[in-house]
Amino acid sequence: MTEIRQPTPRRGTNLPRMGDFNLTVILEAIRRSSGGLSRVELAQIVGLSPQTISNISRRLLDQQLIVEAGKEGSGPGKPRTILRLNPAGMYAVGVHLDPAVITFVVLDLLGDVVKHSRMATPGGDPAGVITSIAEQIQALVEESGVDAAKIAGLGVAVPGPIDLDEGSVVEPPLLTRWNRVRIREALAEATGLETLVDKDVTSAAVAETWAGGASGAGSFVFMYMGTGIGCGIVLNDEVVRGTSGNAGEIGHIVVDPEGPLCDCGLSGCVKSSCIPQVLVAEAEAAGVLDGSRHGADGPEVQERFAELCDKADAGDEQAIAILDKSATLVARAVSVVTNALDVERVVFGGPFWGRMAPYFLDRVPGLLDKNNAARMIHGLEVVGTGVGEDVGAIGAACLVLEHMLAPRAQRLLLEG
Amino acid sequence: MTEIRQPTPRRGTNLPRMGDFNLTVILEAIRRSSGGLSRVELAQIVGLSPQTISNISRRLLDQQLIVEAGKEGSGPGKPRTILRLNPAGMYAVGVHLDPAVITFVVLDLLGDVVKHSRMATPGGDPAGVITSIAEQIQALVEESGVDAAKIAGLGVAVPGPIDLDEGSVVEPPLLTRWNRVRIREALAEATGLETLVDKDVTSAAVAETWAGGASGAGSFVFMYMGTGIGCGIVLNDEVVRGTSGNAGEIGHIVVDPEGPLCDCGLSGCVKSSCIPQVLVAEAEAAGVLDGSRHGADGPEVQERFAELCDKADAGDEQAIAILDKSATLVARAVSVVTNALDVERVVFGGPFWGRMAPYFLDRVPGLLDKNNAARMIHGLEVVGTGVGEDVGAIGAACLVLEHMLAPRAQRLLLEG
DNA sequence: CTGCCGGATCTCAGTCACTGATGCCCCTAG
DNA sequence: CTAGGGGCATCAGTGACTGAGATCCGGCAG
Repeated sequence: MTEIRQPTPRRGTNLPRMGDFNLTVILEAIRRSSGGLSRVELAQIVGLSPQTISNISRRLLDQQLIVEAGKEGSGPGKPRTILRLNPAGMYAVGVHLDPAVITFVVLDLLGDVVKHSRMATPGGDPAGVITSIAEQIQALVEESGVDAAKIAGLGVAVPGPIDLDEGSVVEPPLLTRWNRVRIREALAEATGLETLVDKDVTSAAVAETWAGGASGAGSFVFMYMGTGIGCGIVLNDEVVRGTSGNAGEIGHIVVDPEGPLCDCGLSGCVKSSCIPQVLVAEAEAAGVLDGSRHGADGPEVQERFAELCDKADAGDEQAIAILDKSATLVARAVSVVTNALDVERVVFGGPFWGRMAPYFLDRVPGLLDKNNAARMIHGLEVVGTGVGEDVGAIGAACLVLEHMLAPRAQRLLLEG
Repeated sequence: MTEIRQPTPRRGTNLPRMGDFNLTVILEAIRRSSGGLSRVELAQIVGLSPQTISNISRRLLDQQLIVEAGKEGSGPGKPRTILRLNPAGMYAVGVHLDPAVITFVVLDLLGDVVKHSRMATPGGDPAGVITSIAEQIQALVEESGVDAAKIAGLGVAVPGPIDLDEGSVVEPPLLTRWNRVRIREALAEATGLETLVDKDVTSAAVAETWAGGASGAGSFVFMYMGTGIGCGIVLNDEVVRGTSGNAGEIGHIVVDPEGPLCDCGLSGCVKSSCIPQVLVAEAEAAGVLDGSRHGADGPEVQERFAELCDKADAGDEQAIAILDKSATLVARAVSVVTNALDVERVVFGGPFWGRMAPYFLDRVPGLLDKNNAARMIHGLEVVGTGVGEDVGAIGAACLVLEHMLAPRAQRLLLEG
């Protein structure tokens, strides 16, 4: 029920805040190291004195967030004690409420999936669906066998415009019955867990920072390839949510001046020319896919898109052309964002990413580099996420971990 | 000579950092209040105890950054002592190196211009120009009569791609001889002042946060209408510089699918369809302006653009149509940025802004609202900057003030 | 004119996180 | 087996924030 958003008159900080912040800094350093870190190494990395590191390590050990994992001795002297994250130190539950499917995960402190499940999104009354979700969470937690007391909270990733104050979605195109339903409150009550709601693309970006390894550090844009295309933005290791939590809307960037007319009045927006549904329709129009079976609901599109990719993989030139073109168009949209924000990396992911990856990774890097306004100063890395298809739900769970354990500047400031 | 950029492995914080940070927080609160603040009010706003406020106030008074300015007694009890910024407590020098003109300002702590001057940008050797700039700064400071010891530093705003490490511009389209000239080092040595270099659009955004009053708070995009169009980005009171300081490049956002072909290969980019030079050319083509006098250098374009606006002001329908259309196109570009970042405000400014303001303010707000993805959650304020035409140079000076006195999260972290 | 009262600010310890110096512990090398 | 070196803990010490109480200042009633 805690608020994600940031208050504007900037507030001061004090001693306890500082201590908590340093704790998260150290935890983050350990988390981002591949094989654990010794106290001396930590002192060097975070710039605090060895004594402080020792004290904070003790607190972390007491809280069971880290464990001492063996020693590493090279040369003379006492070998270093390696500190590692304790996977079982904390868990979080994530739910991705997508128009087509609801995904559930239980994540451990490392960001690894302990247990996951899915269900088709019921079309019925939201209140009923919320009850089902709560039951499903209950069941999942029990099956996973994790200590319920160690579950820090529940994260919920939802599409489209959200209202952070209400913890609700606002007029989502494909979840019309959910308009302004107070999901956060309802699920907090139904599950008894502290609950956070955020956009799916933002959640995906948070997943990358938490569970994505090296590609989740620094400043990057996460391109979420789902039913729609959106992006999550991370600058200097902190996710950008925007004033109301709605950052990342890029559906109306024009990428194809000769493209189809969009409902916004312009031609060739991302939304009208590169989302999977449009690609499938193009393929049908071109005769690559059988056009007789229609149906624009989520799973249907995913299935047909997979068919399109199968054909392309098998060498069908028209299919390849469609995917190549979409890569070109998406690259243009990405360029707009990367040039505006000057990030160092673009991470692709989302449910449709897996199949399109080879086509995109072949073309996008070159196109981005060509359009990179800071080309002479630094390159632009392009990678696919290591988090996988469930990045929405995993990100939802990571919202909780991020909120509790990430060294956000916000954590230092006194609250209102 | 200090580095603006942020190191990536996040570092811890300690006691002295905390004290300095709180000092800047209090200074910022006083700065943002209209008529000064008492100690009790400060305690409420920043969340620190009255005692801490007292201690920090004393430090600020010792440093002469603030002054006690009268008392405010209403009702019984000891009247509150009002604390106000001391304009003479600190000064900064700003230089805007534009392809057409170099602008100089001396700013006081309030962000008010103490003295300013200009010169046409000499075409010669950069080394010689740097000497002239240093002389000009010297002269300006002497004429202004401010205490040289109170000058905190020199800010330099430059166009186009920059290299923050070098403190140089990289292949700027209109300052070709300045490619990779180490401006920061050269000017620091020539003037003896601590020097910061940043992009002009970023500087303009910083000017807005420092000298722009209420419209410089929170999250906003500063649209800089100059020879080119770029934007400065401020999120939660902190300016976004990007990985290499090159954030804000929006020249290749497609805003007019039927527009002219751009060198990037697409049609109707911002750069090819709404910059003043293009509008002037359009006006010439349409016969609104006399097309015989050509010349694409800076002052020439500004003059011809002023003519175009004169005609529009006088009721020339073709001229009005050209300006209206450009407002529509720019609004589309702004929408792309505001939707991606979910800011609460758009601030327009820059050398060309004054003349176009009425046409833009008439159309842009409506268009932005229509395209606002978060329309149902919050509105989008559109304002013209209060900083004026010299926003580039003023922003350059504000870079120094911001670097020394703004409560940036970065200030808390230990350095490498 | 004087005393009372309320509110703002200051004084004085007290607490707590980080730091520096010192010493113990553990391992490798000779 | 011993010397030596590096890792880590212990013990004061510093300094920023906090809480309680004292002090100061002006208005108001008598």
